[in-house]
Amino acid sequence: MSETPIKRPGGRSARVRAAVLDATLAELTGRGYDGLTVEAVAVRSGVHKATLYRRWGGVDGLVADVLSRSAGQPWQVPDTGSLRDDLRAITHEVYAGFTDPGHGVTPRNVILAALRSPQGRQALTAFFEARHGQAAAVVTRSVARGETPDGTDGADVVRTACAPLYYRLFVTGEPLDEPAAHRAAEAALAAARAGVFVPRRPGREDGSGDAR
Amino acid sequence: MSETPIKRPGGRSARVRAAVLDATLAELTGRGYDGLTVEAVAVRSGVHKATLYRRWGGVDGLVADVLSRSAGQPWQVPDTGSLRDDLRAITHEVYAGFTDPGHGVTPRNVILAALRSPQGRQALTAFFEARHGQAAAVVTRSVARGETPDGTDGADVVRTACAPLYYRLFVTGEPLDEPAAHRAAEAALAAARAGVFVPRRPGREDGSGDAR
DNA sequence: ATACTAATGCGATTCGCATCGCGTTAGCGG
DNA sequence: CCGCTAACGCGATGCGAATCGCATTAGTAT
Repeated sequence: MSETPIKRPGGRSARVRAAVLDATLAELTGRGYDGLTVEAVAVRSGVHKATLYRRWGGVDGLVADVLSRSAGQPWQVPDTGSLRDDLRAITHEVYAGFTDPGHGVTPRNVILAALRSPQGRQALTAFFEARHGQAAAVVTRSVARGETPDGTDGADVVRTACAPLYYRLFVTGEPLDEPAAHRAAEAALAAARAGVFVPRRPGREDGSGDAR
Repeated sequence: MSETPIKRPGGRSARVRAAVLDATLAELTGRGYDGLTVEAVAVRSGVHKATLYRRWGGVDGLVADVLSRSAGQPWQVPDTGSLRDDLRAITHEVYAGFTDPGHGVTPRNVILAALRSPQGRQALTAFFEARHGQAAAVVTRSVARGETPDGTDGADVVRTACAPLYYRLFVTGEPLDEPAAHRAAEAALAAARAGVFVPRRPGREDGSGDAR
């Protein structure tokens, strides 16, 4: 979609792309998301400026393509045997990915850069759609085990678990720590058990009754 | 903080600020968050370009100050008598604020513009801190009514209710509709009832037990 | 009222990113 | 092995944002 159809994928174009995207990531790591410049990427990658503008259109396209490449690489969905631990593993992974010094500030800067343009946000949408789709499996398995109400929307459970983390990280700017990540997983779990994510079911749709 | 200390608030500076911030909002409404330009704001507001650079430093400062002004204006926290309806009112208000044609795309563009710079995000943090602090009152009242476990962290309940909306709107780019907003409120409610937001309490911290 | 000075108005200049036309290289088909 | 052309390299140019020094206006104090 954001990918220009390459008619000669034979070696060079692929090499150029890899070099450029790696350089983009490196720049994003070093100078941050607002210091990202086409010229800097050109210098670092050894690819000429004009080529970058031709193939990617500008900084936005570079960031979007970085995300596309990330979305392509598959991802290991946790499978611990219980929904609670699966959700905790997911939120912990998100937490670690954005706070561990190992990864550095790179993932954060990639997202921040993507948020700056419609093109980047479109790539973000695709990225999260892929992730949510895969992660929903933890709910599917939980339903199969009888842990969770039938018909629970798996993607929605995952969304609810992850949303507070991204909300803190990218919207409110509040600090994100491990307890907060755990609480988010617990909240999604409690809501899933209560049947909040079962569509159409009148269920506990109403009533001020005690759910505890 | 982002506010240059004005030593002569007597009329003119205030008028200039109002005109500039209004013009910024108008530009944000019209050309969108990435078309926002200091020059355009200068022309529209009738204030000279150099003044804008001097007092606000650039586009980032303008957006930040718009948010500061918004954060200043107080806000009516719902008080329906039940936590469920209060939370629903809050999420519905967020939903409506970003999707109603009445408000237009302005609020969305303000947030998007603020996300683009550290300065803007700092203003966002302050904005949400104020909002969350006020909104936490709905939980305080609910605890007083005995509806919700003692010691529940009100701000965290509100965060959990709002997070999925902002997550969809600004991170994943998924569509936001009324059912989704209601589900977010229900999820936060279920989690609050389950005692997820009570710190320190061992409570239901463990166990695969039934919470329904 | 009248100095005083903070705040703004004004235009020129600088600076850096984006874009263009043309020459060169390298992957592809025969 | 040899043409063919897509893809890239290269430098020049255009364009708009950001910044500067100085002139002018308008609050403020006395």
